[in-house]
Amino acid sequence: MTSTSATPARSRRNRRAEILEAAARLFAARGFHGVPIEEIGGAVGVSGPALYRHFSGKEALLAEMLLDVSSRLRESAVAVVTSSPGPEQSLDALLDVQITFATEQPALIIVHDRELGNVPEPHRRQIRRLQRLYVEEWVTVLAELHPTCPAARLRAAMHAVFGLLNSTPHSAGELPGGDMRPLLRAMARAAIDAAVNAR
Amino acid sequence: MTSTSATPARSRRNRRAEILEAAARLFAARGFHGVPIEEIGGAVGVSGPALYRHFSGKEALLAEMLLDVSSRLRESAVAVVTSSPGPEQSLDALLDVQITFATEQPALIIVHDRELGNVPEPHRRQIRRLQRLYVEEWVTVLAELHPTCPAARLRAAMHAVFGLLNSTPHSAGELPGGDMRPLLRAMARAAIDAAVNAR
DNA sequence: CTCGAATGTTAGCCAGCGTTAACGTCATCG
DNA sequence: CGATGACGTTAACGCTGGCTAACATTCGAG
Repeated sequence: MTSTSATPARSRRNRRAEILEAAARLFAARGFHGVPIEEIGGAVGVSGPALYRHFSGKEALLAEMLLDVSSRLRESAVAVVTSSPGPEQSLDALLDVQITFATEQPALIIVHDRELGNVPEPHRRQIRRLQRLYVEEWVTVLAELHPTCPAARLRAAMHAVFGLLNSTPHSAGELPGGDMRPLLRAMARAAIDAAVNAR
Repeated sequence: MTSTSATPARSRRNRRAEILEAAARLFAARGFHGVPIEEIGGAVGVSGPALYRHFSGKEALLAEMLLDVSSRLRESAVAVVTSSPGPEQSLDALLDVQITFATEQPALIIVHDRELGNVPEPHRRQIRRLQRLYVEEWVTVLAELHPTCPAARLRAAMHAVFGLLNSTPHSAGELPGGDMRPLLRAMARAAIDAAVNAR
């Protein structure tokens, strides 16, 4: 606002984003503690402590990564639910959101549900909260569709469904890309229906 | 054989097994690299390098743990399939094996599909082989039930189902213990059926 | 042109941790 | 009753790795 400068700095591309991306891939493959900071730098062409120009430390990098993922997921969920005419369409759209994310950002998904324990306490609570809100988005929709089903059961079922959908990274390359999405969608739908139609 | 001694050594209980159990719990919670060897010892009442009386190193400990899990899983699968009258009963029994394991040994399940990358090469191949054989046990049964379904699709579907079943540890305590098993079973069955009855 | 912010680099400090060494203690067995 | 071997302990070594410090370089703004 104060200055009329066009593009402030931005050396080559967005270094920050580049780093986060590379770190996600590495953390997914070998775990937070298994990846030296030197290697994260190396993956984006800079070496070692250059990261400290962008993040205050390794844990801060992880925190920002998880915060970004969980808030993006939640935002998508909220957006999609509020713009759907009814719960049935909401559920379809939520499935789409999760499947798209899981198939297109496998590394982020892996890190997202493995490395929360390594985030220092200030941010950990916040990330957990966003994750909880995301789950509740699903639970609310399901509760509308099946009012007699206890919420605890819906929550448990949803965790299982997330496990199913997030398994994609592990079975990478098993199936041609285009076939994976409909398969996951069909399996998830069936699993949900089975869960709510308790015997 | 050569000596008639009754019980050779065994100080208090089986230390080895005790260590493996504690290590599994710790690795599941904070990852292989996140757990100092000192802490593993501490969890069983001994401190630090005492582990080297039982294992040749930290990685060897992990290797033995994963080897044990994957061979036990495979053995159970083979036993259960060969003793079933037909594929339908085999599938039921396989579900039972996996659900029992996932709900009763959550720590082992977590470590089993996260930490393979930290096992040094001699054993890694062997563990991968056992895991593959375990999956093939399922695929074979499913192929008998649905001969027209391509094997690649069955494999992909099974990975998703494992993701569903192995999600139990994450949703621990959501539901009273007795309700979890039938829920998982119903969801897994439905997901499998949906996968093989492709549109 | 010059100043300063952004962004890197290399060298080095220090803690954590896997591993080894050297040593103690029992129980078992010949 | 010694000798042996299973099982622990503490001390120390050495490497790895996160983080800081001190020092370039580039570039837009005044």
